[in-house]
Amino acid sequence: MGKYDFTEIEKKWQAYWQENGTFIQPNPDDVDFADRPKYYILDMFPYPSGAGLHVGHPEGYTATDIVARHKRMKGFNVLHPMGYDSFGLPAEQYAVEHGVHPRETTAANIANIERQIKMFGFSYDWSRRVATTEPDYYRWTQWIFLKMFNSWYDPDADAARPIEELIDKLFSGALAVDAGGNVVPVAPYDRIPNISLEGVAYGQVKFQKLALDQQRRLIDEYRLAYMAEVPVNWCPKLGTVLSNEEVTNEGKSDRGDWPVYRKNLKQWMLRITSYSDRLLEGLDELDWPESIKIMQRNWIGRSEGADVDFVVDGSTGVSPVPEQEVIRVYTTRPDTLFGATYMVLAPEHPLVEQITTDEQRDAVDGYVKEAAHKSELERTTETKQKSGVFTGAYAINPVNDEKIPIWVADYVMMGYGTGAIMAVPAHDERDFEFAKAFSLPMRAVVMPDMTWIQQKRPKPMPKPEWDRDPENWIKNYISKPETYSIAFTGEGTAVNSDRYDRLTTAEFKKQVTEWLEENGLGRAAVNYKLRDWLFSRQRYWGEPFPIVHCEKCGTVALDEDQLPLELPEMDDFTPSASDDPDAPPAPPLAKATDWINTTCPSCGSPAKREINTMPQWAGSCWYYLRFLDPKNEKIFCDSDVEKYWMKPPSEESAIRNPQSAIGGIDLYVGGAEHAVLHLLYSRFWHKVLYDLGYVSGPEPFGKLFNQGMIRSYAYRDKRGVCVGYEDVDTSGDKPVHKTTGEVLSESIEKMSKSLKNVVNPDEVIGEYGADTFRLYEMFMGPLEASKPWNTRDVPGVHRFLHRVWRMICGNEETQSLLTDKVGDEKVERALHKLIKKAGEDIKAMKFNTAIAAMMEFVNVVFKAGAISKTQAERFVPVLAPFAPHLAEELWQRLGHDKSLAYEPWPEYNESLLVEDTAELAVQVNGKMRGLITVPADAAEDAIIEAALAEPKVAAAVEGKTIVKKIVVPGRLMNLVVK
RNA sequence: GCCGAAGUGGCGGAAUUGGCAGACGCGCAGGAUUCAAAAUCCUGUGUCCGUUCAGGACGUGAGGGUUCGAGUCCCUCCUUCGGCACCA
Repeated sequence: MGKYDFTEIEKKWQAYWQENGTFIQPNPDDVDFADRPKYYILDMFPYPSGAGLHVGHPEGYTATDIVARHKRMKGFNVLHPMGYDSFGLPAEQYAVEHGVHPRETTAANIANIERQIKMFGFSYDWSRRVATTEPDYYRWTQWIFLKMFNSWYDPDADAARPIEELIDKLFSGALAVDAGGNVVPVAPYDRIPNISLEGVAYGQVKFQKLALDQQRRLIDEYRLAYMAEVPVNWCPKLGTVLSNEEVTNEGKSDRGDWPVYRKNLKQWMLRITSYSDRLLEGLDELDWPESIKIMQRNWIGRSEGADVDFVVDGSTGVSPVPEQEVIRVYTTRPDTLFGATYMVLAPEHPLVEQITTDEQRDAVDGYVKEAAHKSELERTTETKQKSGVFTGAYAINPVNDEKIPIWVADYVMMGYGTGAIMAVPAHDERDFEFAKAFSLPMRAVVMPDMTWIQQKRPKPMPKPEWDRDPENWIKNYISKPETYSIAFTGEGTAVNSDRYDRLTTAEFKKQVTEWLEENGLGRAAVNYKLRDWLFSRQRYWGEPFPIVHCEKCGTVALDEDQLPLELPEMDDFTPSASDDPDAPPAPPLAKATDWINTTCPSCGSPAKREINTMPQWAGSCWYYLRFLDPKNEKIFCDSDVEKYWMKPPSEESAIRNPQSAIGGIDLYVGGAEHAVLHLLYSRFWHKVLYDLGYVSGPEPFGKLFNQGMIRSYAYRDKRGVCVGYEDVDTSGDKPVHKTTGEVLSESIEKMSKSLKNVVNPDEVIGEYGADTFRLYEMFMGPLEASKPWNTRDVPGVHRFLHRVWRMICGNEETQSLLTDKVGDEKVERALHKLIKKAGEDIKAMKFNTAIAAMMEFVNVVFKAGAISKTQAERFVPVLAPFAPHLAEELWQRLGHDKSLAYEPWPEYNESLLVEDTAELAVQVNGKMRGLITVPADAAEDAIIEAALAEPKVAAAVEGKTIVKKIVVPGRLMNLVVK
């Protein structure tokens, strides 16, 4: 019958699937669509890098392929697509260095990576393939951007609405504009103190009274996509802004090691912060790993507290420009207001300039300038030593009218809260350190519990004889918290707080917040760590913004019918480099003069195109929607098609199928490296589309699964130099260098070129075949766990596939075990057990134990020496999701002329799984003393009798009284004796 | 520092609700087949004590606890990995 020729078999069936379109899944509006339950299963699509696939990619892809194939056999319409996230810096960098257009590099990389993916025989519907760099695709990325540009976040509706609604409301007078100097409508989420002090009722201006360009600017500030001057990591030498991830700890660029500066630049922003609460609350409904949810919650970083206004001393507090007179701070601990002994402004705070006294001006200016040249990372890395400068100005603490000094220090960030804090050194670690460094006073206002005092109190106390009486500990803490080595940051009862003394922290917070509100000095406030999304890059290889800047009309959107706005043809992709940190940014697109100069879609006068491009995340924010309807030229995705694949189930069907109550993608698999950014950005875009009525559910990914990282062994010699596998001999006790014989150190590390521990899937497939590769990666361990690749283990699963082959087909030396006779009963029983176990394990994504179960079954067959045809015909479909090529071949050799991809998953009979006898472990005082075999339905007395008949059990019980008998049916029994 | 995950043979890893620790595979040892090797097949394989057959003790990162019974639950600690990091 021939041997298991995996190379031939895999080639044959991959060609078959392709020719027959086996895995093409029709949409509801297609003629050959069959109405069945749906299952949308998605992989995080890859970036087509020049290095191709590494072994981590096929891990997730194999897992989803197993589930997809299983679901097809269970009668689902399965949507299982694949595509490419192909915009990005490496292709552009390559273009700069080699003069090859990024489009060509990308096309070549896609071709290579697709060849690799296809080697594995995944059951993707390739007719739905997309790449984010195709104009047909990014046309719709631009289209969604325009939707954001043309929307605002309506706090009343708590949803994104068309910008026309805001304009209507302004013109109708439902909303107005305050006279703070800025164009700010009456909206709850501003930080400008428009009700800050009594007697300052700023008159509101009717929108119509504003000048035309003021009206326009006001509207622009409320769009979901807006331009703002924000601090960025600016690298003049690279000519681009960098994300924090692209900046090293030394404040240099990751690429090229050039200096990076903090700089305010006008950039595109997306108003993701408006969705903070919804992004947070939505998490509760999702079937995601709890750890990922926690990471997103931390990233959003919601905290509750109060905004409190401090008046700058010497100012009246009444002014037409109030923010110059009042410092608003955010605190989560308004209960510590009486402990505020100084204030701190961030160096970038607009008030610094205003309040600094002449004596302090030089020092403050110098400090602010220095801080500007530090990167965010630098500032946060230097945690050891606090720095700061006194402004010379004072503020009045609203609760006790105390005059406290105002400092500038870079431990306060402009980006969080209000960029200003009240410092309570006794109860905040950072303030404590700062106060110690600059000898600022402290006041204890929260009384810690006695355990804390006992453990942390200074030893010896200022007067050693005090230490005898704990009363003195308390007195000492209340009067001298600075004698402690750390701050007490927990909750407790109030002291030194006037009328609030003895209140608990929680009660104090409540009461003081109410008091602040009544007196117009502050109010309850919520804060988030989440920032609006910096959405522009100074690069070529990204989606161009469909935006034109017109001198008359300002920022103007292209009409939808002008999309896609394609990238201009260029030869030189180098951004203008400079050594001068103040040189203005000049992105590559600045050189495409023909392309830049255009006419304004609104007024027709000459205008210029936006020359920034979108960041790499843009295309991946919505690709799962394009897969639904990839060829649609009218809309990004037909609404009926979207409903079929994504709509949350009705309540009734949610009960039947609780796994996807929230709707969206039924299973999304990928690495945990996207735990926050990609998954948060996508959820944000999806919610915008949901608000605007383009998608039917609030969340894109109903169920998420994170695969663990595959790492591998790395070898280093004594000097710490990495040694590649071809030079390592691992056959002995310790790994040694093949040529020098030197003993090498072994560690498990992330695969990387520099560690010389990268495993190439092409080689493994060449030697053992795709089915073996798939099986090995699934057999390594739990999908979610990180685990080391060990090529030495691969032959194990390969051997198993050979055994399966011999079992059904035999080979030159051995007969097949296939028989015409009625199947062996033990084999039959084992088969039913396998069908049950494999089905359950696939559902639970426990593929390693499913494979172990198949191995056990095959071992049973070999022991029995025979398998009937009907048994083989039920085993092969179980194998099929895991090793589809081999399974198809065996299926054909069993006499079938069609692919088994849509054969029903075999049934099992529960009654066959129940044994009539049970083997029970017998314990005496919890120690194993023997095994007995009893009828499955044996009574307790009979079991105990049988147990006592066991010599070893009898010996252990000998001469003692049985005080307790425990029988766990089908498992064990325990005799407690004395 | 904070948050999260995880520590089980020589290795990767199994182990419903607490119920026979080490399934399955690798490696290793012995044997069969072979002129020989590869491949394949069979047997054994947690550690220690015990002369064989027995048999016994110990054993899931460390220490304590709950329980008839703990890899699994609780407390304290250690180590590794992942994320965040002056977030007021």
